[in-house]
Amino acid sequence: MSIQGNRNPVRRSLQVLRYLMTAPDQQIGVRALAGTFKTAPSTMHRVLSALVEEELVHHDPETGLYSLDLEMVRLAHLAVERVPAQKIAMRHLRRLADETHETALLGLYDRTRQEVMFTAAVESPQPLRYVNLMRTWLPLHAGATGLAILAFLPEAEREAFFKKRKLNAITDRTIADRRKLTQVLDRIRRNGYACTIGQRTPGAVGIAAPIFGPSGDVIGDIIITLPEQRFERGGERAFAKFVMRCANRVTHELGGVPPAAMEGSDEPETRGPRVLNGRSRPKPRAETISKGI
Amino acid sequence: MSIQGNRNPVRRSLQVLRYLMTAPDQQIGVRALAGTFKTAPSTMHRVLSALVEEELVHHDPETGLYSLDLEMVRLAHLAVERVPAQKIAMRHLRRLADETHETALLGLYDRTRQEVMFTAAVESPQPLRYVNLMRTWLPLHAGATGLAILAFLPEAEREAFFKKRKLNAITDRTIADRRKLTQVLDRIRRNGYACTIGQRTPGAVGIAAPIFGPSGDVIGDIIITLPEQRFERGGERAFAKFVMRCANRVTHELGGVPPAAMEGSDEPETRGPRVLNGRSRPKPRAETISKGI
DNA sequence: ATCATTTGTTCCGTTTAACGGAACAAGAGC
DNA sequence: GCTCTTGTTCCGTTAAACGGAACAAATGAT
Repeated sequence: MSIQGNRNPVRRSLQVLRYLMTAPDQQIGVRALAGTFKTAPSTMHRVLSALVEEELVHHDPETGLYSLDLEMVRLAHLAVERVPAQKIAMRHLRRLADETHETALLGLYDRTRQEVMFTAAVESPQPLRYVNLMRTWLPLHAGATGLAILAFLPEAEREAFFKKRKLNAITDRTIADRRKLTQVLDRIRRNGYACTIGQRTPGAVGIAAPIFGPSGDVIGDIIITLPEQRFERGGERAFAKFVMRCANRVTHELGGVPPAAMEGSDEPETRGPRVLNGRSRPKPRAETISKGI
Repeated sequence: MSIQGNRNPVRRSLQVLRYLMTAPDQQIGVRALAGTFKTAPSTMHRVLSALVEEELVHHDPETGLYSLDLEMVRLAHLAVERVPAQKIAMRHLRRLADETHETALLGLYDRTRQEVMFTAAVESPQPLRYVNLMRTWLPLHAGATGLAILAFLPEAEREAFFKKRKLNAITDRTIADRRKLTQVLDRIRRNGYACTIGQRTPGAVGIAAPIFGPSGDVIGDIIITLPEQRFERGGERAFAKFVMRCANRVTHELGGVPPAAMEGSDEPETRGPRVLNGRSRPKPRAETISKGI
């Protein structure tokens, strides 16, 4: 990794931890790890000892091998439950899947990475369905999930995206031309949702609507996906209406504020907690945050 | 934390990461963190920078605050899915809950910690039910979950447990006397399951049977819990039979080997994959490990 | 509007932990 | 028996971690 003299103890310890969370092998030896990280066994041994003392890594005294500790798994669960949108969305996703009979997903946007990830899903009850790539970073420019976010990004941020990323054609239906893409994004903004066919996965239709955080920025979106065979052009608006309603509900419950253009485009629930004054919104809960998780 | 001169950069960085995964606040500032860890702000700033560079922590450029990164959540999910018993057990738990109409749980044992934790649950369909403490370390000496493990631990390990831990009475029905407890454990070993009432949670009945790893050691157990009102003495054996069958199935599918005394105590499934020779077992899969996770 | 206090951040001389090579004990395979 | 492997310990050298002070920017109170 470095010719010489480039140490960085804490970063490497974190890299080792990450490795143990993702590596194909459940358990691994000191020398093997030292090999992959290009350090002396003695060094790796010290790093592992620190991880063991912090109870993040388990050391089998018999075989001498190292693996992730159950405690780390416990912490991992806590981390997952920390995402406010996640917990809230789950219930609404169930309902959406119920209404549409198609797979409903939550996509979360990472502003630093400029990518999206599916973090929750309720699968379609129908036998033929796509199983989506959960917890994998996906690009913004291909597929409804990404486009619904890209369209509602602040001007400057979208500009930054176009400057940094190039529009790889993932399938033959991916929009790789910026001018064309800009037009599509305009339409998405007007409609309030994105609908794409086979831009990322051949044969897969996606319909997505954005959800907003308390700061007014897009933080992710709600998506349904279905096989192209089951999709008829006429059905788009009906599906989209369900998806948007679901996304709006999540936004509201999150204490999020949608952009002015979308205000009142959908009336709130008649059942359940009702806002007395049409203009007032539930105030953001203290523990709800705008960025990061 | 230390009077002077006690540094440990890598361990502290791990502690900070752990803190960010568990702390009540979703986002936090440099000086606040420096305060809780008793370091200079400049030091904490350096630590956080390392965590940010590793993409485990998110830094909001506007507010300057730090929080867990979505990437960490992604890794966390991967870590959770790494536990082999977890994935396997889920399906069997669903079936057990279906058969008994009670809440079914998976408990995983940590040998180093000498404690047990619920990591998966399928809830009873009935309205009155206990919601169990998921992902919390629980003691071995109180309640069916712990006892079913304690009973099947190797002699030496159980001895070590008694030496280190003292038997706190959690409820008035907790067995705090070692002689009494030893007798109870003997009976559990003979029966193949543990059945307790209110030893850890007042009014809660637990019925648990151990599951074994490829090395032949207990790695956890399968449990059902139900309210005392719904429990009639006569039903114990019937429930226990279901629980043991579920636990045995998980053990087998894990490539685990039960102790000799339990061999053939329960015939394998008639439907589904069938072992041709009664004595042969499916050989452990390569990725299945014995300890650690 | 102005001052005072807060925030996160940078810099730097001193301190100390990280580094890797070599030597170690223990176990597996032949 | 030997040999190759494993994880581990030791130690002199070296570079990273440390905290205090000074910083700019944002916030809150006056």
